[in-house]
Amino acid sequence: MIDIKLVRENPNGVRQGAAAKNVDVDIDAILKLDSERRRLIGESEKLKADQNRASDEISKEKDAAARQAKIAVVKESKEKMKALESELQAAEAALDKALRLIPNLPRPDVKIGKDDTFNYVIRSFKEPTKFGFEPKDYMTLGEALDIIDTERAAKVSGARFGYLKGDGAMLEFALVQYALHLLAAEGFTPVVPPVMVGERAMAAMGYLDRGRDEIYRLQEDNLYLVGTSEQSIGPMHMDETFREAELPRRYVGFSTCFRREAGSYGKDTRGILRVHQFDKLEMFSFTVPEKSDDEHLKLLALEEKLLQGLGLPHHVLGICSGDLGDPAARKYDLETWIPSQKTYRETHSTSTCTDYQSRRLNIRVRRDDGRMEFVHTLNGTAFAIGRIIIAIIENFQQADGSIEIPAVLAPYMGGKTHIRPA
RNA sequence: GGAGAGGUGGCAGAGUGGUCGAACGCGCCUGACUCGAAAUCAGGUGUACAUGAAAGUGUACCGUGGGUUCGAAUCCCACCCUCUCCGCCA
Repeated sequence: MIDIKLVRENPNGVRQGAAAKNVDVDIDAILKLDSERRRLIGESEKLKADQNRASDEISKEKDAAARQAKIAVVKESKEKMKALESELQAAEAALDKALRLIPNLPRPDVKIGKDDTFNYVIRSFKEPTKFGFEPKDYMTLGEALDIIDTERAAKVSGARFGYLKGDGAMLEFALVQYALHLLAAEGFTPVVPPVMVGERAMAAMGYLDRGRDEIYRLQEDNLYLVGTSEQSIGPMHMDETFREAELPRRYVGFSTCFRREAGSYGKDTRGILRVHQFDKLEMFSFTVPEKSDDEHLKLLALEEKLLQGLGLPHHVLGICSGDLGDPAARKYDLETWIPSQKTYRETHSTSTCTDYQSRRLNIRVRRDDGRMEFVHTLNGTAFAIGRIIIAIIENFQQADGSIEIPAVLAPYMGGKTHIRPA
């Protein structure tokens, strides 16, 4: 959520920021709601102050008749109070609702653009993989090697599920080990978080206002399944205040992620590129406001380092304003080369959400000089494991149908250099 | 799932209808003493919102939400969470 004070002080800036993200907001209506709300606060607080004063006098009044008379007066003003309070409540609800629809504003350096066609390549790593033979797609290879099985998954769970088996499963945990060791050395605390979270957590992270359809909900228990561990790690410090020295706080979460993929019918239907359930390692940082831009570059650099360690060709994409989600103020994607599709596909994404999430999560920092501020939150993919396995299988396939295992993973694969048919 | 106990400021802990935003202690901050530190002494020390140029003033907050009352941390109801015991269980 955005700060109402910002809307008051810089209505044009907010209007322009929202427009850059293709979101129409009626700033004038919001300002009107705000001044109405403040008028009602003033009125009801003044009335309440009068009542408090009167009650005080009643307690000191010795004369019974005078006492009863005073009580009668207060009783009457309480009726007025009731009306005022329900008016105020309605005004606050209306303002809150309108405010929640304002997206986070893009940072000044974000390229203005209408949609994803305005995203731009910042830099590339390696050329697209070349083969001295006709390369196969990962499903053909995965099935031949018996490490991916979507047919049986369909029997058991339906479309968009998969089994990872044998060295496929081993590859997952090798990737986890590799990333966890690398990131622990960079100051990230590994976390295995809950994958079911409550309503307040999910709402505060900004996932219920828009894109609600993507989320699995357990109706019986009023819990939500996370679509990324960001939704579980962000709220970890809900209603807490950091000391300045405790920041930055960095976590790397490992969790299963659940996505309904509503509205993506027909997209990537085959295989495990787009599934309802996958495992992911996610970086998450809490920082003081003025350091969040540096932290964002750090998360991006770490994503590149992780991917370059595997030797996978990829490029870095700057995301334009119109392609940013509500909470993001800036975003970079990493897209990794997928030979069978002859294109780069998104494997990583890192965003800074500035204070958009922390305001609703109520996560603050007490600065050394005593000031209280909302922290900034940032997130970035370490590995979306399914997609990285796809990239490894396709880019490192050999003429004989075996897969070369990246050297950095070998120690976690029992020293194995290749995945071969059993 | 059954039975019981409990949730108060950074911590610990008192408070059972008005003088309570909340005692005492610890911690923390400032000052005095000291070459410096410790100890000691004095003073200070929550957050949010509204208003104001500011000083300040007002309102709210004792797990959450509702209720009773002129007045609620205190009484009533519902819910949430924690702890102990029993049952079930990886």
